[in-house]
Amino acid sequence: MKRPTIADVARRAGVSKGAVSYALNGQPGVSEATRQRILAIATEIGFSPSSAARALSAATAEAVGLALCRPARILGIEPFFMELISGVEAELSARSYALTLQVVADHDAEIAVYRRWWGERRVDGVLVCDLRTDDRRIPALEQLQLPAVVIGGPGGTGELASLWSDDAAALTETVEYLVALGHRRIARVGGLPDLRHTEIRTDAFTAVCQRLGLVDAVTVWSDYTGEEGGRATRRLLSSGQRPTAVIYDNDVMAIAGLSVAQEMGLTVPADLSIVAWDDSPLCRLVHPPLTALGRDIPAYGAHAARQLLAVIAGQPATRVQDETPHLTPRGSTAPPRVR
Amino acid sequence: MKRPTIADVARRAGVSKGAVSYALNGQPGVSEATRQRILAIATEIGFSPSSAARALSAATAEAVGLALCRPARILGIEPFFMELISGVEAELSARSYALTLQVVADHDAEIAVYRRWWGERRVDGVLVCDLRTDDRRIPALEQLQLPAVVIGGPGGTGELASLWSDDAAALTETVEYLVALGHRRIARVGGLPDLRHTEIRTDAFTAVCQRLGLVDAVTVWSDYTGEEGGRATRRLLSSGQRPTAVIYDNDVMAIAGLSVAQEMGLTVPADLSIVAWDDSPLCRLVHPPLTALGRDIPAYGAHAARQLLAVIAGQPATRVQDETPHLTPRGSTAPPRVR
DNA sequence: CCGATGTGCTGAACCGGGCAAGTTCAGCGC
DNA sequence: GCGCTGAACTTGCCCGGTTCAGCACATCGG
Repeated sequence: MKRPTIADVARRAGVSKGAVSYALNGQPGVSEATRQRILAIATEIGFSPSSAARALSAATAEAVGLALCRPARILGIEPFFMELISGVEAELSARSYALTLQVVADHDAEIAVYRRWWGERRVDGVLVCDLRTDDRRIPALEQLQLPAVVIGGPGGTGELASLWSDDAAALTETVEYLVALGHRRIARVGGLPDLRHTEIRTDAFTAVCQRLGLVDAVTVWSDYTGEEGGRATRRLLSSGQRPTAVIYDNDVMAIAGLSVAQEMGLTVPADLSIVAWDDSPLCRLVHPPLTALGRDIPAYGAHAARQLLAVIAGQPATRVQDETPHLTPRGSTAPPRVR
Repeated sequence: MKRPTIADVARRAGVSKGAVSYALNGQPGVSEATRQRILAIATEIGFSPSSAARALSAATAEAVGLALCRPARILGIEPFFMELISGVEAELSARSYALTLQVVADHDAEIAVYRRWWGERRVDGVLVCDLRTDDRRIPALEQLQLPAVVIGGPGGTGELASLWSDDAAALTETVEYLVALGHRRIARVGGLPDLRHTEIRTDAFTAVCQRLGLVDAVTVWSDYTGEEGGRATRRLLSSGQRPTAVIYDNDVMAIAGLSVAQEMGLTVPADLSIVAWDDSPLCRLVHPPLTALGRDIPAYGAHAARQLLAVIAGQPATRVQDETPHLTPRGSTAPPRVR
C-alpha cells in the first residue's frame, strides 16, 4: 500500500504543499475554510507526516532512548523495570515521542550505543538507569552533550539532570520501626555493591545502627537474584548470634529469604522479621505477606520522562528528589519472640 | 556539538559526497586507496550517518515496533515480557535495528498506534502479542499491509506470519504425568479466557481429561494476577470434592495458590500438587519449589524477531511452531496422600 | 591509430516535510 | 485611480543520505 505524502494531500486539495504544511501545523497563512478542507482530506486518505522527513528537517528524532544493562534473567524477574518503562511510556506517548529500547551487556556497550544513537540522530535524549559509583557513563554523556536524565543519586551525576528517591530516609525509618518493635540484631541483604543506591542505603544503615547502638548490625551483599538472596539468608541464620530481623534490597531476595527461614524451621515473624524493598504484588502473594518499602514506580518513570523532555527542550538540568519510599507493615514483621 | 555530515567527510577527503557514500557502504565505484582514506577520515571526525536521512531516501525505518496491551501492574509482575523483549532485542541490535516500544490501553489504541507508526514510517514492521480469539488487530494489520509477526496461535492469525509453542501438547503431557502419579481430580486455573492460548489450553485440557476419564476435571478462569489466582484456589479447595492437583496458567497465580493452600492447612505436595506454567526463577524461590512448564523465552523472542526481519525483507509469511514447553518436576508434585 | 571496454569519480535528482521569501490580489484611504 | 497593506497563498531551497547518468581518462585488441 502506497502511503500518502503531503504532496498527495496538496494535489487533492488543489493547493501547494506549503499550504498543507501550514494548515496541518496550525500556523497562519491559510484561511480557516481551506484549513478545514485540508484537514478533512488528510484524515480521509489517512495521511500522517513521515517522521524521517520531519526529523531530517527539524534535526530532532522525536524519540528517547533507554539502554538496559542487566542480563535477561534479572530484568525479567524484577518488576521495577517494566513498571518504570510503562510510566516513562505514558508520558512520552502523550507527546507522541517514541521510546527506543536496547539491552546491552556492559557499560562499554552502553556508551557505544549512546554514541551511535546520538551520531545517527536516532534519539533526542536518554534515560540512564542503575547508577554506579564512579560511573563511566556520566563523563561520556557529558562529552557527547547528549541530553540525559540519570535515574539515581543524589550525587555522582556530574552536570546531568537526575532524579532519585530518598532511600536513606526510608531505610532509617525502617530500622527505627524494627527497633521500636524490640529488635536489636538487624541484618541487611544488600544488592550489587557498586550500585550507587546500594552504597547510599549501606551508609544510611551503618549510620542509623550506630546512632541506635545496634552493634550487631551487618550488611551482606548479593546480586538481586533469589539464589544469592537465599544463600545470604542461610549464612546469616546459621551464625551464632543470628539476627531477629532482616531487610532485603529487593522483593525477590526477600521471598527467597522467607523460604529459607521456613526451610530452617523458623517461624516468620515470631522468630524472624522480614522487610522487602520494592513493594510489588509478589510481596502480597506469599505467606505471611511481606512488610515492604514501596513507592509509585510508574510515576517515578513519568517524572523522569518529563524531566528529560524539559532538558531536550533546552531548559537547564534539574536535580529532583522524588517521593520517599514508604513502609507498608504486613504480616512478616512483629516483635521478636523472647527466648 | 555540531555533528558531522557526509558533506564534511567529503570536503575533508576532497571528493564528492557520492564517493563517500559508496566508500562507507562497501559498494564498488571507488578505488581501494580512496575508500581507506575516506573510512579513516570518517572515523577520525566521528561520523555516523543520520538515520533520518537514510530512512527518508531508503523508505525504511530500521526499527520494529512492539505494542504492549496490558496494565503496568501485570506487565511488571510477569517475567515473560521482559524476557521476550530481551530476546527480540538481541536479534535486532545485531543487525542494528532499533526496537520501539509502546504501552497501550486496549486494542483500539493499539490499532491506532500501528496506523500511526506505519503512516509516519517510524517502523518497518511489528510484533503482535497476546493474540485473542477473533482478534480485531489481525484484519487491521492485513489492511495496512504492515509487516507483522503474531506471537501466538496456531490459527486465527489470518495471512500474517506467526510463531507459537505447542501448548496443547505440553498441557496433555502434564495431565498424563499427574494421572501417572495417581491423581484423578485435577483442576486448572486458566488465564484470561479470551486469549487464544488460553482457549487452546482449555480445549486440550478438556480433551485429555475426557480421554483419561477424569470426570471431575474443571477449569476456572482468572486474570493472571496473584489476587485472582488465590481467590480461584480458595474456591476450588473449599468445594466438596476438592482437587488433588491444580495446574496454573502462570507462575504468579501458582505461587498465590501455594500460599492459599498453606493458609488452609494443606501440605504441598501431599494434600495438593501444584504445576505452574512459565518457569521463572520465582518457581524456585518458594517452598516447596514449584514443578513448572518452562521454555526458553528469550530464544522465542529472538526467533520472532528473525521471522519479522524476513517478512520485512520481502520473504513470504511463515507459520512456525517453536519449542514445546517442557515439564520440570520439582517439590510441588507428588502422588496424592491416600485418605 | 582508432574504437571498445572499464574504472573512478562528479553532479544532480530524489526521498518528504518545514519554512523563508516571493507573488497575487482584495480592500482601503486619500 | 494610485499607492499601500495584509491575507492567502506559491515557490524554492534546505535537511543528509542514496543512486543513477554521465564524463574523463586509462587500457586493450585489432
